[in-house]
Amino acid sequence: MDQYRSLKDHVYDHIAQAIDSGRLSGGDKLSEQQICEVLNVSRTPVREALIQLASDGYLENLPRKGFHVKAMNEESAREIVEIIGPLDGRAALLACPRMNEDDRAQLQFLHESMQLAIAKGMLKKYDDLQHEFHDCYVQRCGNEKLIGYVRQLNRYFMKREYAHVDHDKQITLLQQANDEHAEIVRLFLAGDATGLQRYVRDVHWSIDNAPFLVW
Amino acid sequence: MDQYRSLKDHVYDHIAQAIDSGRLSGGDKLSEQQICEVLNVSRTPVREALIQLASDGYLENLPRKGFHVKAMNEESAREIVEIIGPLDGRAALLACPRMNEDDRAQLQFLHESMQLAIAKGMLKKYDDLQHEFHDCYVQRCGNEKLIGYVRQLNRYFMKREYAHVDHDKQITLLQQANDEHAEIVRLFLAGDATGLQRYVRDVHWSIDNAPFLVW
DNA sequence: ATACTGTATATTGTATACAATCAAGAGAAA
DNA sequence: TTTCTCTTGATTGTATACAATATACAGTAT
Repeated sequence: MDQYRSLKDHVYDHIAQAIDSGRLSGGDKLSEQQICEVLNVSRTPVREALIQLASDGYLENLPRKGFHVKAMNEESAREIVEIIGPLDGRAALLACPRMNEDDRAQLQFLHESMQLAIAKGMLKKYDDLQHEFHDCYVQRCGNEKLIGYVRQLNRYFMKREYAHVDHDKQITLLQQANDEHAEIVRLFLAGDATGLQRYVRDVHWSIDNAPFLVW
Repeated sequence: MDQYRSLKDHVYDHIAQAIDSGRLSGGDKLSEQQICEVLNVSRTPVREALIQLASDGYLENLPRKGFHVKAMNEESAREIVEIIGPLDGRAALLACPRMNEDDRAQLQFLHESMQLAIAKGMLKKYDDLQHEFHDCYVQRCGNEKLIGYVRQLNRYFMKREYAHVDHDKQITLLQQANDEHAEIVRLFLAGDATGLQRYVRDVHWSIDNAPFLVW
């Protein structure tokens, strides 16, 4: 019944979306005043939103120098890859016994859609589908905190650049990734929760062999 | 060089410490005005600190009803246990090749100190040492984001209650836990990073058999 | 031209003021 | 007594005002 959303929350959503959509990119400085003018609010809710965004990993706050969009670099990419495997694997383990028939059908559909996207060379489309694929089981893991962690870590993969990488090489990598998705689907259908956890954690998100990490 | 700390940061530390030390406990409401009076600052930095504390998992914010200390309950305890194993295990894996002789000696010392604490029935002391033990390798994992996650999750274990649980039973559980610590030390000394990860994740933080979870 | 210095402007951090909502209690009706 | 409504005070959410610091730039010296 309480549909109330504060101005702070509106500002938060506005900035978060601007970052997720790529309209703001790493290193960009956020002008408090400019946000005030665009959204027609005072600095108080704007600053409160910025502080929360910084705490949530969207921004970094240099004292007396303002807020900047957190930049993706070699190191933070490594940190994320080192963490996401265990978490995504655990999410799969927990989700496995909680999936219903529709969920499994959705997984299969997304896998085949990704195959189609690869065949057509639609890289961006593939990425979107991949996120849906992972979200599909993460959302079913029954652990809100885990969902939040995985979501936060995955944000970084939504802003990948393709331009500087050879197209054919990309296709090969995506095909390999989608072959792994096939195995993940198989394990979900078989209901093999522990095998699933191990595969997602140690193979799909392998630290050593991380085809996803092409920046 | 830039030692500047804003009032917001001071307020943050003050409240965080009050919660960590147990002076504030789950469900307690925080009065903005009272904090202002105690710390002699205006509401602006206080509110900014509260928002950040909420974003960091210390507090929850009911719209128009203020900030409350997040209460530990059955569900959030389960959520934490489901997450901490994979993360602590990964931290151990990453830390293993980065440990030096002093670190390993420190681990052994802490393990033996815990054994002493058990023998003397010093439960609180044991808990403190246990945190030092885990911190000892987590701090060496070389992944700031992971360190932050594990630290946040571990906070919840610092506020355990012992009163309502049989003392002998407690001792038995702690002895079992410390036997596991012995194995962890052994694996660190052997430099078996992958075995370490598996043991910490699947045995020490086992979901099914979680002796730590006595609230 | 380059480096330095001082001043003007812009931005951040904090305090205060105002508006909207909530909580508690007094008094009236059942 | 219980329940309802109304009012009053307290609390939260937002706007504005002020203070401290940082940035940009003009002018000067080297």
